[in-house]
Amino acid sequence: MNERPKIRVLLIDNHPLVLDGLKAVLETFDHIEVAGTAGLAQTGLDIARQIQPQVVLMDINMPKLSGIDAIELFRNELPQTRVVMLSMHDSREYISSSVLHGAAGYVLKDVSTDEIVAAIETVADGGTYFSSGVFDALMGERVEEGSDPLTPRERDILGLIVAGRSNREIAEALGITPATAETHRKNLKKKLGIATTAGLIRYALDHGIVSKVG
Amino acid sequence: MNERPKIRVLLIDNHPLVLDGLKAVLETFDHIEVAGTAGLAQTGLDIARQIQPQVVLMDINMPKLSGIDAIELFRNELPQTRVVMLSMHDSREYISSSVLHGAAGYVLKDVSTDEIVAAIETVADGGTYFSSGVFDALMGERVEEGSDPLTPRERDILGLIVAGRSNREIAEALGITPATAETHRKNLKKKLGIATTAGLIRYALDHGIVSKVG
DNA sequence: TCCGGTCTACCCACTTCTGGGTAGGCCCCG
DNA sequence: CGGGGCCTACCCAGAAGTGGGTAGACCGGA
Repeated sequence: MNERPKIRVLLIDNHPLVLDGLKAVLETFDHIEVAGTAGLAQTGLDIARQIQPQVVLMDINMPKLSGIDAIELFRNELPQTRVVMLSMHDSREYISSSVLHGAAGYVLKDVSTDEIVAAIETVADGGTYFSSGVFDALMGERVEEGSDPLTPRERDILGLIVAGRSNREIAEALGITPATAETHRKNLKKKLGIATTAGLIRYALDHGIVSKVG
Repeated sequence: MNERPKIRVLLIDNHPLVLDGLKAVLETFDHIEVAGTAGLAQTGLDIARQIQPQVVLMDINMPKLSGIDAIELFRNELPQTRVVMLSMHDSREYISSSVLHGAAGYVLKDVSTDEIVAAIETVADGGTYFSSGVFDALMGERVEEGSDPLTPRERDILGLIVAGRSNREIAEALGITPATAETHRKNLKKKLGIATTAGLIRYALDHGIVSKVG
């Protein structure tokens, strides 16, 4: 196990507990080095510039800059670094978004530590790693639709929907008419294939489009 | 630090990652012994009967038996054992529910490891420990209302609301009339002080009343 | 230049939710 | 046996969302 150099890993998660825990667990493995940790995607990016990790383990649901959006930033600035997403949920859109944005792996948080180590090893070797259920979700996704990410405006609307605002309130907040807010809402539903407002909210919360504390 | 015997701790969390991480972190402290871990409240209870831990660190958001409901079971069966709740969120109802059900502490997951250790030490000594923000929430709560937890039926309704069902669909699913479903929905809102359906959904997701994978 | 995507805006009919009520039956606890 | 909580059910009027359109303006890429 120790014939090769350590894999340098950067951990990004907005829960210090998860961060400390992951760090403690991963450091029990000889071939893995936790080179840094960060609580926000943005600070993670800053740290990554300095420490040049081989692998970034990043939570997908974070306030401010979401993990999904951060993937591209990492790939642009640190093309050598491979990003593995950590997520509580196996939702289809979420997974395919990660893949489309360039994640090298996607691991559910409820898997064993061994699997996370396996994911780190695999992507460090240039491969990709996806939790079991994740792969199925991806396949199912690919055949049915092209997984269209939302437009910026649609994210605005979605955020306000989650906040419990009505079309009228959304319109006021964004300086548009209620009719337009309604159109955006309709487009969101059609695009995501979600029929209900409840579904939209769950989508948004699951996908880190809005922070729950908002 | 080592003049006193180790504090025996049982960890309960449905995320193996958190479990392993917490265990690894806590075991770096000489005076704490992680005597067992469990992924479900029910199995945690079974294990606790055998190992008789002094302190139980339990996640509040778990499938099947929620952490909140489990507090009472612990207190009934293992009165010597003190329960500290771990939670992602500082919501008022959640916190006061924990306290009312007999939790000896309430720690937010986004605190430092040191604070968790402090919580364990404090409750092991017979005290109570609450994260900073938690105390404020409790005080604010106490003056305004008695923090009524939901009735079983209301949880049913809330689960279906989160699933995106309309009042009519909820009625069909539960074998009641739409009018009754509507009444429950109204009572939920009134009881929780939440005006919008979106708010109800966020409450449900935050409080583990429904599992997000449902 | 034309096409496609985005953002804006409106029309319509229909359904659903909202927020006030009231109320009866049931069961448990004091 | 009374009170209170829970579950059930209904009334009403107004507000809001739904789902189907159409359409103009802008902008960037082929």
